[in-house]
Amino acid sequence: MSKKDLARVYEPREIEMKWSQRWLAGEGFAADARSKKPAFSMVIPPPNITGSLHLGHALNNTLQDIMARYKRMRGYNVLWLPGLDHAGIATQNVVERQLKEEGLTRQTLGRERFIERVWKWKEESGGTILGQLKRLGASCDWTRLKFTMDEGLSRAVREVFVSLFNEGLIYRADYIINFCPRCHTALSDLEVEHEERDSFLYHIDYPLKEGGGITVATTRPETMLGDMAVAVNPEDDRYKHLIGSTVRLPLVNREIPVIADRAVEAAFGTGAVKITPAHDFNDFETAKRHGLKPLTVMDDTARMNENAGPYRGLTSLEARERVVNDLKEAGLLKKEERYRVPAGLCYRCGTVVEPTLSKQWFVKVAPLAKPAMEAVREGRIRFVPENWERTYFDWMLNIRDWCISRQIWWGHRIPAWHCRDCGHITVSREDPRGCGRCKGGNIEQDPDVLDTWFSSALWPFSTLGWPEKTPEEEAFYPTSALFTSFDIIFFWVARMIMMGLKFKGDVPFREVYIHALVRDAEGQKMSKSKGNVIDPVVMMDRYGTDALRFTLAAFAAQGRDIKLAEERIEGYRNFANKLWNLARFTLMNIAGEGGDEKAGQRELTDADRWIITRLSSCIEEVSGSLDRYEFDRAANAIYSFVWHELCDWYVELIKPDLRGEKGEKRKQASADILLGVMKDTMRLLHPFMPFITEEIYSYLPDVTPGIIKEGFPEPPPKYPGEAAATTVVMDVIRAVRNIRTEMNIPLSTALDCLCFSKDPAARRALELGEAYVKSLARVSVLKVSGEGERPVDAAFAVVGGGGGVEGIAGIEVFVPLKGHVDIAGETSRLIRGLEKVERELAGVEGKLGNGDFLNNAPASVVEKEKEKMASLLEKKVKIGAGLERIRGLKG
RNA sequence: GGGCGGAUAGCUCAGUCGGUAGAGCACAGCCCUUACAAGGCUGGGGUCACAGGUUCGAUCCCUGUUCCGCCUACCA
Repeated sequence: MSKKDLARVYEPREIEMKWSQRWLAGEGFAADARSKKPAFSMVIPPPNITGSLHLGHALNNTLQDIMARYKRMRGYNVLWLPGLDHAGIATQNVVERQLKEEGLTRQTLGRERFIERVWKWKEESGGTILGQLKRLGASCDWTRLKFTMDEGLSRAVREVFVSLFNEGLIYRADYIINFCPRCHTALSDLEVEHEERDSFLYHIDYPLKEGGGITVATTRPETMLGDMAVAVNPEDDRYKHLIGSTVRLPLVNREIPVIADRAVEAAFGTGAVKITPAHDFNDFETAKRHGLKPLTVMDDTARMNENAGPYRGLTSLEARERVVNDLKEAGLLKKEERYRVPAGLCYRCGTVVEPTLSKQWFVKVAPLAKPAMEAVREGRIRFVPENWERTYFDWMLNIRDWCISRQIWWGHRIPAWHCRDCGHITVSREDPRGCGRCKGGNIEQDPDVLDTWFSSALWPFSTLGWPEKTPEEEAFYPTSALFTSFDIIFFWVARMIMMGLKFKGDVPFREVYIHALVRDAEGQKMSKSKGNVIDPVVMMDRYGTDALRFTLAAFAAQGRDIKLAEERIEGYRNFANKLWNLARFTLMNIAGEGGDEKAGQRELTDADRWIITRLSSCIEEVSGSLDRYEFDRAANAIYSFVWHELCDWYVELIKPDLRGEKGEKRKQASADILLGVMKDTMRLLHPFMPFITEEIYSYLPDVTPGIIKEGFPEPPPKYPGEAAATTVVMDVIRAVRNIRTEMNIPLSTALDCLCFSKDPAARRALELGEAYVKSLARVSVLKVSGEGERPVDAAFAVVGGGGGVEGIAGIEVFVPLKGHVDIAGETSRLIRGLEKVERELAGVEGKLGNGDFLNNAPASVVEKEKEKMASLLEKKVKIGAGLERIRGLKG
């Protein structure tokens, strides 16, 4: 027996824990910055320290891991660098929530103690996702784990900020920004999600000082308190005469002008728009065009401020209610029209954001965007699939300045100091002792921190040690590939490209693979509130990590979202089980009875040559697909090879050989081939299913331990002729099986089988494959002839030829039934077959009868059609003869 | 409004030089054949959304239409 036996049942849990521990204890995943091997490097999209593994992470990291393991096996010096993101707003929210439970706030704690508290939380429970990634099998170089708030990475942030500031690419300005009243901070445009909601379009009469009035339409009546003008289109005949007149703003009795602006659509609403520069993005722009001063009516807690007069202290919703009521009472509310309004929501907490005028820090993006677009246009960065380039260009072309200051405490504090005496702002790499201008010591650091994405943008080089010069940077920058999903192309990918080009003078990665978003079986986004979340950790518990990984890979078709249902994972768990049993079978049959593996002495059968040929194609397909990021194709190629070729056919074919029916030598040879195929298959599959393949591999004899260190299999030479011969045997087996089923003949009844073929190659194939036919079709006597008397009392089929195997003519297969032929059943079976042949024949004849086809189609296509017609005709004649015989039997 | 993607078997999807379609799951029948019932064997199932065009020939290329997603945008 084999050196060890595998457990009877496939139990992923234990196996996974075992290998996970061994891998992490070993050095297998560590990259070597001084290696002479070609480098392949990736930086992980750093998950939040607050996060836990969801399917998006699972997919993202499974694909990266497949690539990392594949490249390692192909001989690359692989760096897959892991890390975490400090997630400013999200993390601050978590800790603030904790404080609240203790009856504390960050303000009562003070900035310093609050930050200490966040660090403490980070050490204790931040980054649970790292353990989950390890469980997923992620073969990161864990010795190089980085965090965006690490000292080195923070230095990179500071270096970049100061450089950009000195170049004038970072500036501070009063500008309208999105403010989240719950998170109490400014957000960038990208951090706002848009959603339509049911609301009203309010039509409000604004009285004119000169008498009469003008009706404006608005979705946000409460902001009228900050109106600085009413705008109409200059071409609008209804209002032309009012341009330049004065409106007396209701409720607050402020006088504002009527102005003309082309941006106003005469056709919408009443054609008159109220202009609230401090609380609406468009109005802000309009006001700038007309030199109007903004008036803020909300404070930084999003409550109405002193400028809102009697409404002071109200939230915007409360204010809206009161304003609408008051307008009604004053008889100024003309109409409330049902209307879908776009709402901006904070991407972190979903609260409706308030556009507010405020003083913030910005990055001037246009000068950075230009080279970033060129890099993609010139192909120095390639998007896969490439249609995402268009999305990237669209955004980069219309890019707006990036608001980078956040009014929170957790993050990289802005390295700018305000002088209380002279007002000068000192921006410095080192903490300054005094004001850069008046040299006074009365300075205070800006209280804001930077957008988390600001540090993420530096990730591909800050993690490699920049701004220090390091061997890592030398060896691994630019990184080879970045794996991410499309929803963060703007947030992250674009910004990394800009920063990489700016500060490293080279692209941050050569290829960007954009993978799918995982949705539920109905195509809905998974979300906790919908309750349709599939938890990858639960799936790993239930079906094993390998099954989850394989499922994700098999569904990762480019350009399409993944709709995932639990049954899929179960299906691939079954595949893992199939593999397990294949391994058990292999081990049972590669008896250690002095099996010599001298390849030269092995005599290969057609079946051996067939499986080797199929394996070879499979290896080519898998490596080719992986090189093109076609994970689904690669996974499916292995699946169908293992299940439908190796298990369904090869293992069944060689069972008689393994039983020793053809002698000891053949038995050994078959076992050797099977073992060889198994070894290659495990290595081929390893990137996808690392645990089970590592386990099985460790049981195979004569392997160096650690499949991880093995190379990726090379495709062996193919044997097309012998492979074709084997498919002839398979066709005959299938034909007999079909007859057996349709004639309702139990397996226990042995059958005879007679095959006629004019083709010597076909006859030879069947003679060599006699044992296979006998074994798999349960045939006791197989006779193969070129010509002769066709049996009358038999079921009949024609196989081969036709669209089947090239160069091998049709084979007539007879199963004598000794008076038990079900004449009706057999007749209808043959007629069905005949009809099918005739249908195909009609198509082919149509083509060949068409002069245009013969003249215009390429010769090879015409030739192919002619061959097809010949074999179909042959088949038709043979089936026709079979029908005649049956009819004769009847009479 | 602009952009991108999708529409192929009951479901989920392949189909990368144009030559009348494949897989998995589900379904039906038979089978505990000593690797595996998380299995085996056999089978049924399709106007490739619709309408035009190019072509000898279109699921594939072009145009338009319908429906469905997503991204993006200053009709308040």
